[in-house]
Amino acid sequence: MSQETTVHAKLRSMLLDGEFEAGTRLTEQSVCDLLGVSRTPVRAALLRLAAQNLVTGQSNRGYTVRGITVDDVWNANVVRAVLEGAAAGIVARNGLGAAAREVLEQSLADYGDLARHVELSDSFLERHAAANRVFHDALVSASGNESLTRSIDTLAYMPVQINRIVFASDRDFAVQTVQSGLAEHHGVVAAILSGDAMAAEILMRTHSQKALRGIDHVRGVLKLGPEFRQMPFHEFIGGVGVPGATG
Amino acid sequence: MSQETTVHAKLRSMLLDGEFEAGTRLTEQSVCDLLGVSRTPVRAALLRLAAQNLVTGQSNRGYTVRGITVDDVWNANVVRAVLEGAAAGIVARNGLGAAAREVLEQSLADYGDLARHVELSDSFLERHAAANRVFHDALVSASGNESLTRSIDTLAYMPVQINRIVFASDRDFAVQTVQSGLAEHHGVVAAILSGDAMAAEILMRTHSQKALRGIDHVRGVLKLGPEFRQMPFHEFIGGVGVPGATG
DNA sequence: CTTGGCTCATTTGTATACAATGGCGCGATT
DNA sequence: AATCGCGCCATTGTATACAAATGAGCCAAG
Repeated sequence: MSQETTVHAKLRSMLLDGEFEAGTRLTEQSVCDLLGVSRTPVRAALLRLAAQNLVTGQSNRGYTVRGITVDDVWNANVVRAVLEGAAAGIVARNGLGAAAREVLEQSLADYGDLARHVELSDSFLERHAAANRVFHDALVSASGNESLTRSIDTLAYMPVQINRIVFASDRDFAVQTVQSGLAEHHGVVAAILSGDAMAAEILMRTHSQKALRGIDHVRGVLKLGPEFRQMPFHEFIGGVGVPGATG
Repeated sequence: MSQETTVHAKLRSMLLDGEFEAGTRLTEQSVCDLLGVSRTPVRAALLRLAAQNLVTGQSNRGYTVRGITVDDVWNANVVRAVLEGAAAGIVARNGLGAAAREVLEQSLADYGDLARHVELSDSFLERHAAANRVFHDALVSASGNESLTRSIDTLAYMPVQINRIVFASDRDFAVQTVQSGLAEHHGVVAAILSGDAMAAEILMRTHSQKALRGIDHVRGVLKLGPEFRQMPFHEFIGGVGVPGATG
């Protein structure tokens, strides 16, 4: 792994974990000292982080950390839902290739197996996230629209695996979420196969928006008022005590 | 202007103008020789270009130029239309702030003035593009969703000002496009003010997709078959002889 | 003749020295 | 006392030397 990759990954997780106060200035040199590398890879990493909007860079005056609020994550997920919905619509319109269909059906099968035995073990959560990701990725890439694919990938810097948090906070909610998730996946595929683009888009958008409902559910568990949207995301996550949940 | 900015801008326009064959390898050193700067700014510029998908970079093996096809531009505009539609829907749902409303109405007025006296002069095309951009930008930023704003901005590296080409190729089409464009802008604003999110989204998406219709119109003018989608974009543009139309 | 590995050239990855830029504080002047 | 301007300092921007990695070509062995 190159130094630049290491620096980027490390800074990213530190930023998402809230290890820097929002507004803290990050000079290139300070990052060098912190991580023990030279300025060149640090510079490249900061450029990428700025492109992902995790830090803001002003010309000649370095970078400042941009705190991630719940609202930021919410907004990113709104956009993701819109884009994934559009992907489903495109696929329904253009038809589903044999290879993509294979992948989707396999992921439906895997997801179905999971839905029959919901647990809250780490291994289950891992497999669930994987199966879910396979479905979403397959759908998006089946659209054959590279701008779409890249736009969604760019959003992925934001923590989107809300499910782990939701699951850990409420078992009943978890069971219900997995099972309705399965049903929704099936519904999207059915709409695509029948060539109903509008249904596919709406169903997929609604499904993707579940992450938002998950956030709102956590808000309920934590008994927070509407001001929770302005909270630093890492505090919000910390409230339900799920280590590593920001991945 | 910093060297990095210069290098980026220069390479970008060269890439869009098709001055490099698709697949050409771009080593850092070759770009240095070409533009007479050292590797550091070149490196940064190539990173940005890779993020924008104008070149593809494989680890340790440099970059190769990725030809921009009509399809690429088409796909980028599909995504843009989806996102702008979503923005309109969000604004309709959340309401329009006084400041944003001001900007939108001013842009409607400006656009209305233009629509009454369509010409094909450079100055007119410039003012038309500006008024149009003001409307679209104001709408997107009124959504208050920064992920959305940034996603759209990221797409903007793709040539989206198809209008200039369309206009130059067919005066009647130009007049009709400007006037229906004005009507569509009004329709979107009306839907937003009445709080009809679905109408706002559909109207705005449909409106944004006009760029696609513009591309298709040019295809007709050039009497190209369906294979035109795989054409290098700069050749396609070159066909109607509009210098500087890729901006 | 084919295939395996080894060497070497090419090219990126990293470190560091130096230049330029912009902000901030201090002092002088009104 | 307030303001304007100047100079210093912090920090990024740039150049370049050196290290590391990857792929190609060659040679030898089977």
